[in-house]
Amino acid sequence: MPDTPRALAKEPGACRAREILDRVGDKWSLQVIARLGERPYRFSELRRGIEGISQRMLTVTLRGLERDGIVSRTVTPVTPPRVDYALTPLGLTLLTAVNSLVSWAEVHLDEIDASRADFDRRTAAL
Amino acid sequence: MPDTPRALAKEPGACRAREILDRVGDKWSLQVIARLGERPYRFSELRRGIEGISQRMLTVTLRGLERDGIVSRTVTPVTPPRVDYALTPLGLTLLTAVNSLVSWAEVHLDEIDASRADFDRRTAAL
DNA sequence: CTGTATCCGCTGCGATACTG
DNA sequence: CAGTATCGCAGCGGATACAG
Repeated sequence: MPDTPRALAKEPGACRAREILDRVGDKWSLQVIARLGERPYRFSELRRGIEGISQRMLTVTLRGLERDGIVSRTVTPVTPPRVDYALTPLGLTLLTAVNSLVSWAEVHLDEIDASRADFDRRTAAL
Repeated sequence: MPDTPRALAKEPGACRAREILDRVGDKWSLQVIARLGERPYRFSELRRGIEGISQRMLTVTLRGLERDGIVSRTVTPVTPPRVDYALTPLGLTLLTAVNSLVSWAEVHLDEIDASRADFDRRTAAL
């Protein structure tokens, strides 16, 4: 295995919400989920469709999502080998939840950019 | 400033959704937002309320959220100094979006745990 | 009380090379 | 085509010490 998928520090009572964000909040998971929300993809298709992702990180990301039952992995033993990835039913429900966050981002991006510019201007004046 | 808040690599057409996840997906932002969703808090109250956060990271996290216009910072110049943090209206709308993700996590945590256990058992059998 | 400055270890992740 | 193995570094974030 290239890397350990994730080191989850099982905090007792602490907010379990972190775990889901660890899953969805890393660098690539969201984009992978979004892609697979459209339709199933093969490995290379996915790689080409996601700008800038390395082979390694696509593998690691897919493994993590597969482990959590969010994507399914279907191997067709032909030559050359063919592997298809798709969202599971669980993955679909996650897609919905994630989309509300994405929508939020799209709606408020200008507002955030403005706020940042403001803040930076104010703190630059020291 | 202890650290630069975040290095945002302004990718041209690429998914802007990453930016919001960079904001909300880091180690502490979510918990801070959740807390402030209940009521305004003072710095030390927040620190005590969030298990395991260091002073440094609370400061860094709050600065980032303030910069994005998600939390407000109100200084009362008394001795000892008093600083109150609260969600802005923008922050409140984010809280709503984030909550749908948190709900999802709560609902599906068992399912995910089971899937992980399954996966780990299968891959352990090599 | 509310920060800020510095040091530093750990891990995410890209680059590269190799296998079935 | 679809991975896996290894190396290397940048940056997140913890510990600690200081300051207004």
